[in-house]
Amino acid sequence: MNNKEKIFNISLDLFSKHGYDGVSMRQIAREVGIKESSIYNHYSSKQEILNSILEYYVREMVSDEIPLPQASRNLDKGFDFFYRAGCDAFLSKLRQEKMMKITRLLFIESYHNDDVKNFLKKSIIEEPINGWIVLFNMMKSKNLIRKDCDVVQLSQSFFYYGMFLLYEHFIINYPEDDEEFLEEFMLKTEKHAKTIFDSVKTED
Amino acid sequence: MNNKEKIFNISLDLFSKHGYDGVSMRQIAREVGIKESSIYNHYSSKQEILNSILEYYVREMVSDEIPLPQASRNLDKGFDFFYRAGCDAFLSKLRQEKMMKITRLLFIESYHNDDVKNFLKKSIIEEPINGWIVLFNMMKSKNLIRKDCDVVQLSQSFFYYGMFLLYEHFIINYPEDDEEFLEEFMLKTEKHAKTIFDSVKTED
DNA sequence: GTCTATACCCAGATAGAC
DNA sequence: GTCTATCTGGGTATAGAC
Repeated sequence: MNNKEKIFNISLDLFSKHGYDGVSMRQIAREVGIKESSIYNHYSSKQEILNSILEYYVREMVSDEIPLPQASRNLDKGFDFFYRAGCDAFLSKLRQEKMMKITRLLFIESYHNDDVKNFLKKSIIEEPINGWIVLFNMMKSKNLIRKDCDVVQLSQSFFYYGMFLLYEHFIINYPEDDEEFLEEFMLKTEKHAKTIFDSVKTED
Repeated sequence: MNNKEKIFNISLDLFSKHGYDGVSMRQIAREVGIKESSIYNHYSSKQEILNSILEYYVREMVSDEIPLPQASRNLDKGFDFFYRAGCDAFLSKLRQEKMMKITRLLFIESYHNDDVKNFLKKSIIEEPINGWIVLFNMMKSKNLIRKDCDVVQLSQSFFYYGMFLLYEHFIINYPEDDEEFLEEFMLKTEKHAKTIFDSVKTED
């Protein structure tokens, strides 16, 4: 691992622990084992280190989406199968150590960094919500859920629960075991999804 | 308004906008219209200003709970009435400008201030969740919901949705109109509550 | 209770030798 | 690419005059 990578990894580690403002260039330099001034050969500023971290997250997240036709086929195999497949795809991204650290960083920095805030808003909230709206509409057309139910509210009701579990883990319960959380996350959101699904499913 | 109150209010205003670390004693002094050193006649440190803000929040929040017998009577008048009464009690506390500002501050500071974190965990999450568990059990004994449903999961499924709405408003969508949000909050959580309720209610 | 003055520390960043 | 040395500016807090 060269020094640029070291700076990246150590910065990420410290930022995710203490927040961006809570970490100094001196601290980063000390842990990397070089002088502060040497950092500036690799990154032009502290902000640029953060930017490169966010870019990394975006790059990793765009991959691995489940395509819609696949989702449709999964749905035909039953709700349980469908849900687990979707959840697995999501968790496989999140499960990587760097991604967990960056996710915490997103929650920490979103209140005063507009780039982070907008990223969280669009890519972590709005886009998935829209994805779920599509999926609930699909369930409607397959006659799995009632025609009169509100898919937008349903998507939010489902999705926001999971979002707060993430916030709770990454902020309120930090630092607790990540792996254990991910197990629990899967179980809890599945139960929650069933609760939501039960309230609108058609009689069979 | 004396200078001590001015320091309190201006600190709260700035902290809730920029976070604790994002505000300096110089800034506070400037806005109050005195010198930094004069602040120390009223508060022994910056941290003590924050503490006094948190104490204020706790003092305001302990009042105004709906007592259990009242909740039980409300429930007999139908789910809608019951839910609105509870929601009104909660929103009447939150509606005050200072309380809104402190709520944002709680979300901002919880990641690196253990006092804030523990307060959020116990008083804002655990205690309300336990309250809802009691209420769902009450619904069970009144035969409004099925005997076999999981009241703990139900309470979480209901409550965490609202919590994320708060996070979304105070952090992600900040600064947007508070009054408008509170209206929307009431409508959305009511719809959500009905979704949850519908999935477990007894046939009538 | 407020002021001026200042102590002291730590931040991000740059210049220039090697 | 890394170093030493340094600049500049900001932070919290205190001493002592009025």
